[in-house]
Amino acid sequence: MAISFAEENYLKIIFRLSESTKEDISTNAIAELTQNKAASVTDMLRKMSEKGWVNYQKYQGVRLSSVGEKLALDIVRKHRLWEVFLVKKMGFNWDEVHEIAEQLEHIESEELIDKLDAFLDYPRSDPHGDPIPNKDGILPQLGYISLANMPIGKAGNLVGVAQDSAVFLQLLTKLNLRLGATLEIIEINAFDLSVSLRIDNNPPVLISHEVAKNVLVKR
Amino acid sequence: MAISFAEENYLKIIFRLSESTKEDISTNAIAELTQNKAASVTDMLRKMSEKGWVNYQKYQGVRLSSVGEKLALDIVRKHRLWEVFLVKKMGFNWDEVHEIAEQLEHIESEELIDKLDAFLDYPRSDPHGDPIPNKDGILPQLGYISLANMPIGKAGNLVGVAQDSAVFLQLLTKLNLRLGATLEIIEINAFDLSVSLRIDNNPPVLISHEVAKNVLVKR
DNA sequence: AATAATTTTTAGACATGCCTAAAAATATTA
DNA sequence: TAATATTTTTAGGCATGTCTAAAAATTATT
Repeated sequence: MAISFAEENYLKIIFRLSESTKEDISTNAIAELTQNKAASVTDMLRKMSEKGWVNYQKYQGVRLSSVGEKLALDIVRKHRLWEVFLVKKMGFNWDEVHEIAEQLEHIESEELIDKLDAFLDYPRSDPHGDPIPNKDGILPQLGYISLANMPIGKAGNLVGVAQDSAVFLQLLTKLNLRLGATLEIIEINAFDLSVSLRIDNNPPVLISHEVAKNVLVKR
Repeated sequence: MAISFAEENYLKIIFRLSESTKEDISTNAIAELTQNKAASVTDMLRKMSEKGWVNYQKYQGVRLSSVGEKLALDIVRKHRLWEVFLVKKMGFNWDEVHEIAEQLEHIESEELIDKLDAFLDYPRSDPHGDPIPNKDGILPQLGYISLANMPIGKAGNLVGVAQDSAVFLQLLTKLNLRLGATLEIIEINAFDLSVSLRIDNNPPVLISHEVAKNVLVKR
C-alpha cells in the first residue's frame, strides 16, 4: 500500500529536524512544523512506528529508521529538484518556491523525477544551497551547509552565500558577516527561528532566520 | 474552504462526460470513470449540489452549474498544460503522460500555471489534440472532425484523439497513427463500418470504426 | 524529595470519502 | 400494463487523519 500525503509530510519533517540535531525528535517539535496538535502527532508516530519507518518510544521522542530515512530522502530529493525547476526554469524567486514545492514533492513518478533531474542538468544543490540527494539517497558532500542548519555550539567559517542580491549583501556587511568569519550559533529562538550568533569571538548578535538560511558555512 | 482532490476529480470527470453529450450525466457513468461505487457517487453529487457546483435531481442525473464548469475548466487547463510539459520538455511519449498529469493537475498555484503556460509558448492544444482552456475558461476553436466523419477520398491530418486511454494510444502507435500524419479514407465497409485508410501515402490499412471515431482530423 | 510546570499520551469525537447490502425508483419487456 | 431488470439511493459502517479535554509521564524548581 502506498505512502500517504500526510505520512510523507511527517517523514520529511522528522528528517529535517534530524539534520540539525543528534537528539531524538520531540512530539512538540513535529507538531509545530506539521501545524498539527501534539495528540495528532502521537497518533501518527504510533502508526509510523508500526510500519517500521521510525523508532519510537513513548515519551522519549522519535528517530527515523533506515527505511524511513530512505523514504524521507526520496521526498527531499523531489522537493529540492522541484525548487530548482521553479527557480531556474519558471522564473520564480528563490523565496517564493517553498509552498509550491511542498505540493510537487508528493507527485509519484520515479521516471518523471529522473527526467526532471536530467532536464535540470543534475543539480547538486537547491536554490537555498541545500544538497539534493541522488537516486540512492546519497547526499552530495558540498563542503558547506546553510548556517541555519549548523548545530548549536559548533563553530564554522563563512564560505559563501546562497543568494547575491544587493540588499542581502549590504546587510551582511552591516552585520560584520565577512567571508572567512568564524561563526557559532548560541541559540535559536523558536518563535521566529531567529539566531543568536557569535562572530569571531565577539558578543553574540541576533540575525533573522532569513539571513541564517542564506549564509553558507564550512565546518 | 479549498476544493478537495476528490472533488476536483469529480468535476473533471463530469466535464469530460459532458463534452460528448448534451444528456444529463448518469451516476453509473461517473462511477465508472472515478472507479468508485455508484453509492459513493450519489453521496458526492449531493454534497457538490449543496455547494452549487452541479445541478442534480435524484434519479435524473447531473450537469455542471456555471460555477462548476469554471472550476472544471481550470482543472482541465492545468491537466492539459502539464501534458504538454511532460511531452515537450520532459521527453515522455504522449501515451505515458496521462497518469502523471492526473496528479499534477491538482497542484494549486495560479502563478505557476501562468508561468508554465508562458514557458510552453501558450499552446492551444495538448499532445492528444485536445484544446487547452485559457485563464478565463475559454476553449480555443481548433476546427477538427472525427476521422469517422471525413469524406472518402479527401485527405486530412491527424490532430488529436477523442479519448486518451493507454490501450487506445498504444494501438495508435502500433498502427503508425501519429500526430500530424496525413490520412485519406479509401473505403468504408458497410458490414462493420471498418475503414480502409491510407496513412502518409503508404499502402492502405484497415482500422475499426471504433478507432476511426476517436481519431481527430483537420482538413 | 516533594511539588509545580511542562510535555506527551489516552480517550472519545468528528469530517471526509469511501464501502456493502438492501430498498426505492425508473426503465424494459413480455 | 404487469412483471422483471436495471439503476440509483438510503442506511449503516469503516479507515484516515485530525481535534479537544483530561490523564499520565517527565522535567524543572524550591
